[in-house]
Amino acid sequence: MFTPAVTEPRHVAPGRPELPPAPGLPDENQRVSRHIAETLALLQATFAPQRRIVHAGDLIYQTGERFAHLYVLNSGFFKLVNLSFDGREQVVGLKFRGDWLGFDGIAGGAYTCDAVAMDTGEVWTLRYDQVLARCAARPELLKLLHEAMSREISRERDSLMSVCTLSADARVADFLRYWAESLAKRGLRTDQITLRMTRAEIGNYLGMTLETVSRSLSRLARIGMIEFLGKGRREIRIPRLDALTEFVQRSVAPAGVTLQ
Amino acid sequence: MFTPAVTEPRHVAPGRPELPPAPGLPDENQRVSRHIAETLALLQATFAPQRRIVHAGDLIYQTGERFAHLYVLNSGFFKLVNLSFDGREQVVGLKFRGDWLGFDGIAGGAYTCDAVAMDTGEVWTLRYDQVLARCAARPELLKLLHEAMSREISRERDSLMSVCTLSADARVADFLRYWAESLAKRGLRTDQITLRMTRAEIGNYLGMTLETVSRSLSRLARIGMIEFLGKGRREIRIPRLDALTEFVQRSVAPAGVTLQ
DNA sequence: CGCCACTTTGAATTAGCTCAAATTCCGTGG
DNA sequence: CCACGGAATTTGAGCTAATTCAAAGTGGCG
Repeated sequence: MFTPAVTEPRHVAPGRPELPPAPGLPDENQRVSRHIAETLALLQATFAPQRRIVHAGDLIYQTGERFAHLYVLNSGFFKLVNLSFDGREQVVGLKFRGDWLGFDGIAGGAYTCDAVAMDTGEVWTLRYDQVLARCAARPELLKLLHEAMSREISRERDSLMSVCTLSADARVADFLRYWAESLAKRGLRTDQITLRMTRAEIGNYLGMTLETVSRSLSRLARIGMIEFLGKGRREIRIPRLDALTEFVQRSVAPAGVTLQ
Repeated sequence: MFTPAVTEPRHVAPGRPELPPAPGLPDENQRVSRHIAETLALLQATFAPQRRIVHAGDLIYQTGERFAHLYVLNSGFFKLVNLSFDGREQVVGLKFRGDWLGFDGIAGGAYTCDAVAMDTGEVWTLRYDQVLARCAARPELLKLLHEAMSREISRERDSLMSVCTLSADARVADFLRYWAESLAKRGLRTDQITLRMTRAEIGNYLGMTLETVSRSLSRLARIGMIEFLGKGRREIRIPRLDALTEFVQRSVAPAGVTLQ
């Protein structure tokens, strides 16, 4: 399915800069974790934001609702669901502690997706006009805001790439890797993770059916990439996170292709 | 392939707000066109930015390059190509006059994709630190910036939804609709458009092979949704833009499903 | 004019979908 | 405490949309 994007010879071969270090390294995770904690502390100090406890299924905001607030997640797990006006629903993003919600509403004055809690959590509400006002005086706050938006843009591109270039098994593996990595960056244990989503939700997010998700998970378990814990097959152990990454990469370069 | 994102009953049925008016209306297009012109004028006046003429294949920036600039497109057609470090390439965005480039670099201090010109065009270069500095004094400039980032986020979600929920034919139709609409919003003619991309590039962007793109285009032509002009089947006439939209929606609700 | 990249189309293959059935799990109420 | 019912999951079998592989056609450009 993978079609090279650029057919003419790349004219950049000589000058391509070194890529930044791959994410997922322990110290990188620590850095992110600290960064999130500092961000939340700063927001807390600057805004003393309204805190709201949400439960699974609660809506933070919904499509078409007038935009006025940004939200920052202090805890919990959230999904963003796009609705097209012909009735399609699409999970377009997953959000965790430290993430911002609501950027999609800025441009059009109304939110363009539903933000739904997938578990109990705490959401901080910030008035956008207030955020802007405080940003004027505090460049470090504006920096935070822009970084969050920038990260969201990059992350969504990665999602698109995953959906467009990976097989079903690799997509599921990549999803698990992403989920575990997101936990790791927030200082949570990753050897034993609880999927907060049904197979149907995962399938929707990854562009495949729930049966395919189930089969892929079974296959990943069979080859030892994951183990099911507990009884309801929502608890998963990932013995070696880097093995998942390797699995994704192997599935991209099928034959005995050795690079370099 | 479409899996509902939310399986439990939505608890939002009563209060769901009206969706904003569908895009693509003539006056909406005019509004956007004017907005783009004003934006460019403002940037011109504020920054007197360095202008650079680019040609097909030129790189504006590339993955891993240190972030320092944002770019605004005055003319031309551009693609954003994500590179994964296992060698996959993915077209993750298309950019036109008035669009900004480079947001992806803010978070990590380095760009995370390649920005490539697909045709001759003019790019304005803005130093990010300068943008921030001027934003402090001019709220309207900051508003522009945030709206551009927000639009990019929403647009990418739409891409993901398209790839995840539509058949190959519908995806190609939706791509043509998006392209034509983007031209319309910039005051360009849309009855007769020139695809700046090869079938391979389109296929990469849409998550399908070049052969499938070719077949889909042939089918769309056979049923009269498009016509090929010229000889080298890059020139396309779209007799009725709204027919394309209908085609996409029909393909989503296959049987004689009448809503309401 | 001839090469090379792009495109189209066909034929065979396959990954993932659809449909179906069995199983497990969990909350609820008796 | 246990029985029950609905939701989620798994697995199988057959099917289909899209892929892969192949070949031929076309056009632009040096």
